[in-house]
Formats: sequence, C-alpha cells, structure tokens
Amino acid sequence: MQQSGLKTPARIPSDPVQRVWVALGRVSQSVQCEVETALKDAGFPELSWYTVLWELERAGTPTRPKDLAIPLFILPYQLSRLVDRMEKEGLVRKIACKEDKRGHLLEPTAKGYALRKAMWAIYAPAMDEALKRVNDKEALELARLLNKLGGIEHVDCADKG
Amino acid sequence: MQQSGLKTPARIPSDPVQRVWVALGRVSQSVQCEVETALKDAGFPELSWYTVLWELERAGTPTRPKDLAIPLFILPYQLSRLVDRMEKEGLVRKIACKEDKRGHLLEPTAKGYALRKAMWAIYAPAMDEALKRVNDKEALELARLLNKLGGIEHVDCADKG
DNA sequence: ATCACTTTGTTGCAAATGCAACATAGGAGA
DNA sequence: TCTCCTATGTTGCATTTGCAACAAAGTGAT
Repeated sequence: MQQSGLKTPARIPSDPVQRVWVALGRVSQSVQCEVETALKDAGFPELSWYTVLWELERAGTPTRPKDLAIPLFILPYQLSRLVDRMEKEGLVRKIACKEDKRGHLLEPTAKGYALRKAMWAIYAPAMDEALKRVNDKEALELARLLNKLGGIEHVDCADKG
Repeated sequence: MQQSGLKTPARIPSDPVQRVWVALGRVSQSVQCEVETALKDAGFPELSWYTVLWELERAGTPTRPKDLAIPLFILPYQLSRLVDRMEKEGLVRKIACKEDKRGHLLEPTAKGYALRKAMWAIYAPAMDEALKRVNDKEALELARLLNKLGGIEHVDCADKG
C-alpha cells in the first residue's frame, strides 16, 4: 500500500526533462523566428501561408478544409480565416463541393503556385542557415528523439521545394 | 576557382535537416499547446505570465523591463503591454527607478508570488506528462542536441518550482 | 550649454486571434 | 418522413498583436 492506486501521481519533472522543456521552447522559438524574419524581409507572407499552399500541392487534388486542418494542426476557425485572406489575395480558389454542400474544395491558383515556389527560394536557405549548427548525423538523431518525444513513429519528410 | 568566393552559397536543406525542421515545429507546438491547455483548463493565465513572475523571483531584486526582455526573448513593446496587464491584475508592482528615470523596476506582489506557486502545481505535472515519452537519458541527449542547434553552450535549468 | 545620437519604453491604429455562438448539412433511428 | 445528434464551417465581439511613430532620458562631443 505504498502507492495510492491507479492514478498516476502528479510528478515534478526531473532535471533532464526540465532541460528539454527549456531548450525546446527557446530553440524552437529562435529558429522559427529566424525563418519567419527572412521571409518577411523578402516581402513574403508568413510561413503558414506557405504551408497551406504546400499541403494543397502535395494533395494534388482540390482538398477540403478539414483535411488540411489535421496535418496543419490548426483549428477550424483559424483555417477558415486564413483561407479567406489567401483567397482575397488570389492565392487559393474555393470550389463548390458536390458531395457535401457544407464545405468546399480548396485549390491553389497559378499565383498561389508561383508564390509558394518563390517563397521556397528564401525559405530553404533560411532553414538551412537556422539549423546549420548540427551536422546530418546529429540532425537525424535529433529528429528521431523529437519524433519519439511527440509520439510520432515514423514520418516522411513533409517539406520539399 | 571552383567556388565563387567568400559568400556561402544559398543551400537547400539536406533531408536530415528538413526532418529536424518539421519535427521541431510539430513537436514543440504540440507540447507547448498541451501545457498551455492544462493551465487554461485550471483557470490560470498563459505561460508567459508565469515566466515573467518566475524571472522576477529568480532575480531576487526589483528588475528593469529591459533586463527581463532579454532572457524572455520578447520585444520591448510586448513586455510593456504584458506588464500592464499583469499590473492591472495586481500581480506585479512598478517602482520608480532612481538611476534612470525612463524606466521603472518590477517586483512581484504577494498575489504574484502566490499565483506563480499555484501555477507550478499545474505546470509541473503538465510538463512531465507532455514529455513523458522520453526517458532521462534520452532527455539529456535531446537537450544537448537542441542546445547545440540553438548555439547554446551550456545552460543551467531555468524552470523550477 | 548645446547638439546629435542612443537607449528605453509607450502608444495609435490596423490586423489578427480566441472564444463562444451560430448556421447548415449529413447521418441514424423511430 | 421527422427528430435528434454529429460534423463542418463561419462570424460577432472583445482581446491581443505587430508595426511604426512617438516620447523622454541618458550619453558624449564640441
């Protein structure tokens, strides 16, 4: 009867766990900010716009908001307004959805394709620069540990030019 | 004369680097969100409030905004308004600064101390829960690699109850 | 003292965000 | 069919944010 029972006791994070927490917060913010700044300085919109365009291209076919929201890890109302803004800029097009009249299908416009490609020309080197302090071997190990931390078994690379 | 010269060529990130980028973005967002949600569900304000209070406690003495802004990695105008809101809630106090009449010194109130302590009771187990998928050995290695990625040589643990 | 320049912090305004309420379609069972 | 429940998006409103402009104090040179 040392343990109170079934409930996991509320634990204080060990020192190594606290170190991960601090490092993860600082480093992710730092590299994220570095890349976002590079895009902004080049006159481009923020990374989330790129990601929407890229996911739509990857899908290869007009896609419903809900099917974007999951991989983007974004709330429905956030995506709703993000898409509105992108549509206003002529980057995506809404197509009526026959099967389900609630939603619509999203597709990049020619301008959308062009923008994503142009952004990649800044995004790619900025990413490389922000992450240059680890070599490929360390990068693989880091990615493995991060994915384990996040409960992700195996992922194909989701970013590509 | 194979190389064009001094300038580093704009590189496409290698596959391992892209994997780190994706994993870092996803996992940091995921665990961050998990902890923030735990705090919100418990009726507490967001993590940045905790961090301000904690940095003020750590300093052990009334501290100027600019000396907080650096460790917090936050813009001056962001801190300015964050402190305003916290002051309105009676969590921090502004003290006139004799040496430099531009600024002021910040100090937690009794209510501020109490709130930080109460938040830690939620924060700590939430952090532990969010990071439970790696053991201490992996956590140390992960922290080491993250700090290397961020160009941080060695850090003492900045979060504590 | 005066001038220019830097440091430190704030603020007006437009844009973006979070939340909760809403709208509407789909689906399952009576 | 009708009703109820769920799924999918959107929107009104208050709060928060980003940016650029501003303000005021310190610093240093002449």
